[in-house]
Amino acid sequence: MTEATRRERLRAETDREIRRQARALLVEHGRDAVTLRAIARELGITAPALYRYYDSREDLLHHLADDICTDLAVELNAGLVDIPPDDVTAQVYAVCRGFRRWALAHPQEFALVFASTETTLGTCGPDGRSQVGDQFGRVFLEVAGKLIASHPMPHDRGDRVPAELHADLEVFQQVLVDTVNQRGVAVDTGVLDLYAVYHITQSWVRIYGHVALEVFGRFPFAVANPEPMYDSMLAEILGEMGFPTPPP
Amino acid sequence: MTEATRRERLRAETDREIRRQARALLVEHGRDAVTLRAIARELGITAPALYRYYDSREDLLHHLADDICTDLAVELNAGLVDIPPDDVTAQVYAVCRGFRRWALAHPQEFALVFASTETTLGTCGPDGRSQVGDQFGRVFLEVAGKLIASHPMPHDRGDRVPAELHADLEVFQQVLVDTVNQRGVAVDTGVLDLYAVYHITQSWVRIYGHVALEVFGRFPFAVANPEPMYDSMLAEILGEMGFPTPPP
DNA sequence: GGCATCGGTGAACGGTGTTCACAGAGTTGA
DNA sequence: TCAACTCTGTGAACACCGTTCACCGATGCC
Repeated sequence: MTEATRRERLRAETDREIRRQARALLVEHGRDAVTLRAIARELGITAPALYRYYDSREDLLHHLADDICTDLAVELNAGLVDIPPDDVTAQVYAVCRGFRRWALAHPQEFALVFASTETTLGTCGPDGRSQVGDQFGRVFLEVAGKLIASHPMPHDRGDRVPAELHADLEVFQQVLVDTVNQRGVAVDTGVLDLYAVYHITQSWVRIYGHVALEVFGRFPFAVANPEPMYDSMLAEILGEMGFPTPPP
Repeated sequence: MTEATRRERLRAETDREIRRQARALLVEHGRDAVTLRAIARELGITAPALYRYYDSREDLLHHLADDICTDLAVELNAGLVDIPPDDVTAQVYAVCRGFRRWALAHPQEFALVFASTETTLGTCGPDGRSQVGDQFGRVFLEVAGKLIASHPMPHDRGDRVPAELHADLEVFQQVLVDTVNQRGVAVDTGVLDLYAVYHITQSWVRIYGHVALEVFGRFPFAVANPEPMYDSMLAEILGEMGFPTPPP
């Protein structure tokens, strides 16, 4: 059964260990502490050996970012298992709160994945291939998709979104519909008007904005109690989509 | 008149040159390229000499961040001079668009100032003293303040914001009122209800969120035309505050 | 003028990413 | 079985980096 040769197994194990130690260094001492030599030291090998696994430090950081996205997706999905499948509102709360909780608990990872310029973390983003937040984005998209599928949109309000945005939003609309369909729920493009797509985009702007501001401490005043502010924002977002505000 | 001694003048000149070169390195090659030795090399001096001016590399980066905030404030203010003083809506557009334009043109500076964790850029943020975005924040606060002073708020809607937020928002409320008063416009705390303060906070969340997402390329889909999306968001924000939507 | 202070130097220490020739173990095929 | 080959790791080396320290010359002050 185990087709893998001995060498392949050892290699895979070493690779996992490299990422594990790199991750630990990132968490405990920040991005600049993720050093090839430090990683090698922890593994009891020498730094050049790491080049058998990654092209460069930057390459390693890139793979690390991918790992982080995957783990975040797993964590967000795990927080979803106790929610009744038909209570989409509760699912939205769970995912959004999970995202904030994770970001605050893992600020270094958050900064690496969600606040890195192209020059400091290779080419990524949704322009070309291999977008960093791919695995992670899927979680959000799925919940957003379910939200749509479960809820009849008020009615056609496409004319409320500026014409210049139509092209972009239609792309995202297709992504959303595809994501939902991929989960087995058959949905037509028609149920998701452009204004809803626009609103989802704006929701991501607000969720990301709040979390990043909190992680980086850039609110314009000292917020002693950010959690109810976040919850209030979520309630507002859901309210604008026609959902009632549930308890925490 | 020139009280400064020769040594002091030379010192000030060297200091300016240090920051200038550090800034150039940051802009052109990113944060990691801001190296004491590289700066010294450009100035024709040796690296240890820089320790006569800054305690460490981190200290220099911190001062650099302050400079950037000041410059950004100057730039935003400069974009305000051509706007009629009574057209507050136009002022809001000018400042918000200026912020986005600056961030996109200076991604490295934006990342340093607005997306740095405490461990990577010393202690800052609105918790203790010397908040990084102080100079910059003032510009936004001023415009927001004018917006309020010039516009009668609908009416008391303080009950629409959750009780847990009242304490935090009251602090910000006072900051806003003080900022406006400091500009000569006498304003009472009464004209600015808590819901308006909450809305201003949310506006900052959205503005920051959109700009950061765009700078870091983390929108969930490839946005080919982000500018109208930003403008549309601004119009929405202003609309929710009871302002009409003006042309660009 | 004497003297303290300030700004800059050069050497040094320990750290970094990266390259390269080399060695040893694992694998493969005749 | 054993030679050939591939893969993983090594050690030395290069060019950088932040930081410390003793030293030195010019500047400024009494």
